[in-house]
Amino acid sequence: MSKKAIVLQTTLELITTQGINATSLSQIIKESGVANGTVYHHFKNKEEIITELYLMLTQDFGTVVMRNTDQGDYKKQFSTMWMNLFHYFVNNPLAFVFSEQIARSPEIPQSLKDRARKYFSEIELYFRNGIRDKVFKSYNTMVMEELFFGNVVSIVKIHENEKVTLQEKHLQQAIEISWRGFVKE
Amino acid sequence: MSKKAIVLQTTLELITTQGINATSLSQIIKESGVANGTVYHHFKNKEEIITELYLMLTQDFGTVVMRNTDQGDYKKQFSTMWMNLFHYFVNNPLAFVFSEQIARSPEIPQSLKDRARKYFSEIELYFRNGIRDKVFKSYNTMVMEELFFGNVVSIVKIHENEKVTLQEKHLQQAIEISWRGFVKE
Amino acid sequence: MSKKAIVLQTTLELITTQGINATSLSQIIKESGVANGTVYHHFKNKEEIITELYLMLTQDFGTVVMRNTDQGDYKKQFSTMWMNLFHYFVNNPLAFVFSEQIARSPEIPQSLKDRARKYFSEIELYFRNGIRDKVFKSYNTMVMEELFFGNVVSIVKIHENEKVTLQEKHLQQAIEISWRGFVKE
Amino acid sequence: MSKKAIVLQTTLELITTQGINATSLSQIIKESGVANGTVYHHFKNKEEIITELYLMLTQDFGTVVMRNTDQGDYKKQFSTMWMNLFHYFVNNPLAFVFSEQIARSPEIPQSLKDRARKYFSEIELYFRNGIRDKVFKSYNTMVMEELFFGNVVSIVKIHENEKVTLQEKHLQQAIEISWRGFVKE
DNA sequence: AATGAATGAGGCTTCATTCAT
DNA sequence: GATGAATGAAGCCTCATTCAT
Repeated sequence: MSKKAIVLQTTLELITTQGINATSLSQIIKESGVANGTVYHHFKNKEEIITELYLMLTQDFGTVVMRNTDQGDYKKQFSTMWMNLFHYFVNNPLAFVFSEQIARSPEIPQSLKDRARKYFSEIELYFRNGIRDKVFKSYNTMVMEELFFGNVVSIVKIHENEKVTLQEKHLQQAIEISWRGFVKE
Repeated sequence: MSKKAIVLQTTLELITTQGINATSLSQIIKESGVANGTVYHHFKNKEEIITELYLMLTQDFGTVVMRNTDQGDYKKQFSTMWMNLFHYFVNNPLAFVFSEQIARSPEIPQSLKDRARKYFSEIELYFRNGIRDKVFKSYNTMVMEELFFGNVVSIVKIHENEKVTLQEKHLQQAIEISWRGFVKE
Repeated sequence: MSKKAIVLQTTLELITTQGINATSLSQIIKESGVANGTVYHHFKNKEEIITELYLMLTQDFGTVVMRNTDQGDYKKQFSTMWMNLFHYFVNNPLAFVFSEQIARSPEIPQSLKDRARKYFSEIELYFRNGIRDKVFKSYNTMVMEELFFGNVVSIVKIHENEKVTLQEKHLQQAIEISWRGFVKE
Repeated sequence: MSKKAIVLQTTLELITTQGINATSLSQIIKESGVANGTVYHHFKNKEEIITELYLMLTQDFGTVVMRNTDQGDYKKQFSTMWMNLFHYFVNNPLAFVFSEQIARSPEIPQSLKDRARKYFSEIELYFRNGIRDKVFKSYNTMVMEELFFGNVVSIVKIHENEKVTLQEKHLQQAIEISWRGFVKE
């Protein structure tokens, strides 16, 4: 694992725990066991660490969601996408917290969020095609993505916080509800 | 205007513009034209400025909402409360931003939010009585307050952002929709 | 002696010994026995210390040179000015080094030098009047000032470096030579 | 052009623009597009870059000045030397600035200046012979060199700054004046 | 009530240099 | 010959806070 990767990972851990502002560079340096200058060899400044982390994770999301979605009808694909994201979040708690708390906070400037849109192009295409093929209502695609993410997030939260264990059928129900929100008819 | 009031006002302006974290004491001091020590004469530390500001504004909300609500039936009172809050927000943009962005953020600790509950006692009483008198559904009163605030906030946002000017009848509609959400049957 | 004065004095000592660039803030802090923040309470940044020092000393020069010059003819005044500066430099070795090494270096930006011109207004007036009254050749006054300063500086250097002690008559000779450079005929 | 030469050239450009102190190694590295380690492969440390640059340029001066001076009498040789240096400076503005601003500054230690004396041995010999042959007054040869350089520098400055274009006859005049300063009688 | 001098910990960043490849 | 990762000391500056007046 390269020093750069270590810094990114450490930063992810720290800011998901304490927030961006509460996380100082010296803390990142101390925690990652890397030298002062090493951080600045890889990143222009503190902000660039956050930026890179954000883009990295956002790209992850985009890629993960569309894995194995090249077959089946819209419904089947939707289900796959949903489960992809769900499992990703369940298996990567830090990415989940980051997506929930950091990615939406005002610390991430809008310009950066815009730059990251490209990683959602495939997802966007899926929804746009669905609208074109009269499968989905003609919502704004960005809104659809947000709703889709939001649904998964809600279930992940239940999965994490509730004492009751989620069963497979609960997930199927959640997917069903989510799907119904988009389809025509 | 006392020095203390100046500090509070300046702080309000700064944190609604930049957020709590981005606002330093030195900035408050510089902006308010008050001496260093004067701030510490009136406030124990930086946190106490925020605390006092929060309590002040929260008390404002509570008082404002219940103004002139001692007459009429529940519906009439509801309408008055709604309009009270609406006009307060429209006339105090900083209070609006504060209520929206700061008051809900994690920078305000839960303990402080709890302390501020007392200022909502009258509002809470209104809803509790309504439930007792079978006018309202028996929701949790905190939830009811949140919904009530949320409704007003939504309309204020429309008022602020939309190019279309809100007409009196639109407000009446909004109040009607809000009211329907609470009442039995 | 105020902390601010201590910082200025220490800075003067350090930069005349080592140059501006070789003098770090931490050194100034350590040497002056003042706290980090104290420096920044009095000065906006490192540059402002230099600026203030430069203006302070430059004002000194201007004032010192013109002391007791309100009587006598041009020649008598010239002699007084010359001796004033000579004694000032002899009694304030740091000011002398500063004037020689620092004040002319490119570390002092032209803009600052321009700002300091005002402190030489009396000296300039002396020369301008002399020209008007046909006592002096009509040189550029800035050039005249430079020459005047340069002459004194040369003698101070001899005074400092030579093994031979300067006698009163040597000074009178120097003044005489200096004076001849300016006068008509 | 070798990497080493690129580093030297870049350094020359940077320090003539900003001064030695203001020029950091990182800047040289960034600007020259050469790797970090490559610089240290060719130079022991930052100082050595300056040293090498200084010696290189100084050697240039020495060589250039004496080009085509093996024929003619002292006067003819003097004229050739003068024009050699003049054209070199005119065609190598960076070398000119370096010679003027850097080479004389205290950043170049005396020890280095002494080491570079050897490159002036031919020039020195010219003047020493001239003294021996009773052509020149018996000044100190180093002083003579300084004066010679200074004269050329002055004219180059006029050439660069003045709006009036220098004509051949002006150069001849300058050489004449310069020459007269040295010769006996 | 009000002031502003004084503090020192801690923040981010730049720097010259070393080392393994 | 060339590269770039890695280092840590040192630089400048901001911050919240305390204290004497």
